[in-house]
Amino acid sequence: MMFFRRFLIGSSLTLTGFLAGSLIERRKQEPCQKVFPGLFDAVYAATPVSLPDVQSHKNVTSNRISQIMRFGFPGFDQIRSFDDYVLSYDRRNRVAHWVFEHLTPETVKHNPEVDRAKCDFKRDETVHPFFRSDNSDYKHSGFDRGHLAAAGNHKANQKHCEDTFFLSNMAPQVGKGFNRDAWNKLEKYVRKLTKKYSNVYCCTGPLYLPRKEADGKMYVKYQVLGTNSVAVPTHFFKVVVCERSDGRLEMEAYVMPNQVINDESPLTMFQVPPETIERAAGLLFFSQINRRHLVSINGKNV
DNA sequence: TTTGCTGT
Repeated sequence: MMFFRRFLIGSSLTLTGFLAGSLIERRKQEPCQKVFPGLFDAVYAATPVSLPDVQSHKNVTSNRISQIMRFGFPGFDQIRSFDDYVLSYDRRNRVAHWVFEHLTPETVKHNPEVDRAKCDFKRDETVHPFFRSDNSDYKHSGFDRGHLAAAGNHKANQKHCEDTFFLSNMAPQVGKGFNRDAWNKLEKYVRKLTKKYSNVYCCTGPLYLPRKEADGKMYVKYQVLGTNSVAVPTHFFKVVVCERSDGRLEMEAYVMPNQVINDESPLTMFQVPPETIERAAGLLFFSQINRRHLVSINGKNV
């Protein structure tokens, strides 16, 4: 494997190297492909298997996954499931397409035995070396390793918290003024929704939005970090669905630019129609929702 | 409080 890594880094990518890499990847993916499109089977195959009792863990996990994904998958590229969240990985950009969480008063409840400081940012060994990011990519980059599934949403259980520290759940985020401020405020707001609603479903991900350049044409331009060329998203989105006690659903959708944001800006300033995000990201959110149950979008009745 | 960084 080291040979291929050096091959990639040290010289230009030739057809031979590409084919060799493809074969390795195909071999690794085969068990998953065989059972596809059995959705939960595919999720099983992506589950890390270094666990003492794999079979019972599978059952517990798959029950939880079906809860989290109750209203449908936004897309099906490179699905990976963890004990308390689900992720779709973008191998080209080395950042997830989306992560999905199900928050309840119980799952966000503070457990004094859970210590975030004991968690380390770690590379996701389940991602092929060609396509995974590493801590070195972020070091001295000027960007934070920003959680997509927030650690603060998984404070009830130490392993759940640690699962959010895989680099597959990270994206390069502007630190001061964004990740540690406006974006953090949005994450706290979503957590707080569990005080009012018994079920909160949250989908989070990056966007790479076009922008008009000096020549008047539209271009998608974004920085990449380190030897693995980890993409720096131009924006991040969050789409949230809250279930009321009467079973009715309320949806909110936000897009924030990955830049310093004025601390005075209210969160409502970043609300957008969810279909705007769907078109920009190539995803469909909450497609399994019965639209008759959806009563409001961004606070406006529908 | 929660979000992270750098350097030893």
